[in-house]
Amino acid sequence: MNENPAPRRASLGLVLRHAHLRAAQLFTEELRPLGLENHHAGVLLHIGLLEMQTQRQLVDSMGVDKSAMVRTLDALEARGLVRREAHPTDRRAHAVVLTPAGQELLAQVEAAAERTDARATSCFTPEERELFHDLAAKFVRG
Amino acid sequence: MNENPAPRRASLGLVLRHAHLRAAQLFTEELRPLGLENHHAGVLLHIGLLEMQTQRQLVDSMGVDKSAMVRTLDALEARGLVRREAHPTDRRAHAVVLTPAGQELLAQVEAAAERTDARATSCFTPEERELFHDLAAKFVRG
DNA sequence: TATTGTTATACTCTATAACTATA
DNA sequence: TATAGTTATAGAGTATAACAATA
Repeated sequence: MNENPAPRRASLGLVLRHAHLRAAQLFTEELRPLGLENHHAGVLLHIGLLEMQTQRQLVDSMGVDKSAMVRTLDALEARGLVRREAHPTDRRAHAVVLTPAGQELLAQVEAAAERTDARATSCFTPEERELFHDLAAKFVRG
Repeated sequence: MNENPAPRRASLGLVLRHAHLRAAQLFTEELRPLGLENHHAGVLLHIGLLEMQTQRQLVDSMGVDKSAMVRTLDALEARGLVRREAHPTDRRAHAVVLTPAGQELLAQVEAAAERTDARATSCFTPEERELFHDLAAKFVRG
């Protein structure tokens, strides 16, 4: 009375965990020459997505804890990659912006991310690659 | 001379991070009534994928550290959900198997995972859902 | 009264290495 | 000599709450 004789397929959540894990491992390799950790590079990438944003916006868009963001930005600021500036309208808030050195490094991080994506999707046809990226983005938006 | 005036699209790696994050959050909600953490539920799901496996196989298939696996299995064993049995041919290895209580709870975890997948993919058509799952699985295999 | 960012704290996770018992 | 599992330990990350300044 085995009603499920076929090998069970891993749930989508499990598959997505492995997918992210694999991408993160490849990214770590690409990042090694830059002397950056995944987490710091991720924050730089997120800062690069918007011209200017507060720590709060960064915390929301990355889904990390705000106290963790404080420490990460402390580290990036100590390396001269980002600056916390006065927010034009809200004196509580900090505007997080890239320094010239940060912009330069960000360009390298973006190149590393592109190389990572290319390596990670080398099993795909160009059409599959686009489709997967599109569907993943739609999935994230919910 | 702006050669990239369109809003930059997040790299696939970043998107996959968010995709996994979102699925994990929904899974946490579904798991709450079961009194299980994501991590422990994930190990149960992985144990459920194969009839019998060693700790080493579990470590490899999950991509976690072996010392972390020791602690997780200690916790699951203390709750009476799994047992470490003698391996039939290798006396160094432990065969990790589910207890009856573990099998019962696994069934509930699998149901929770299915509900999670359904909620997470509610923005998709059935065709997109299948396609995304298939492409993600192919991506993982590399 | 709520929000932004900071600090403090305890807890968990990770990474590393050493150790044992087997192979 | 290499592998499976365990233990120990230090470092990083996470979650929580409390706090000051500002809205």
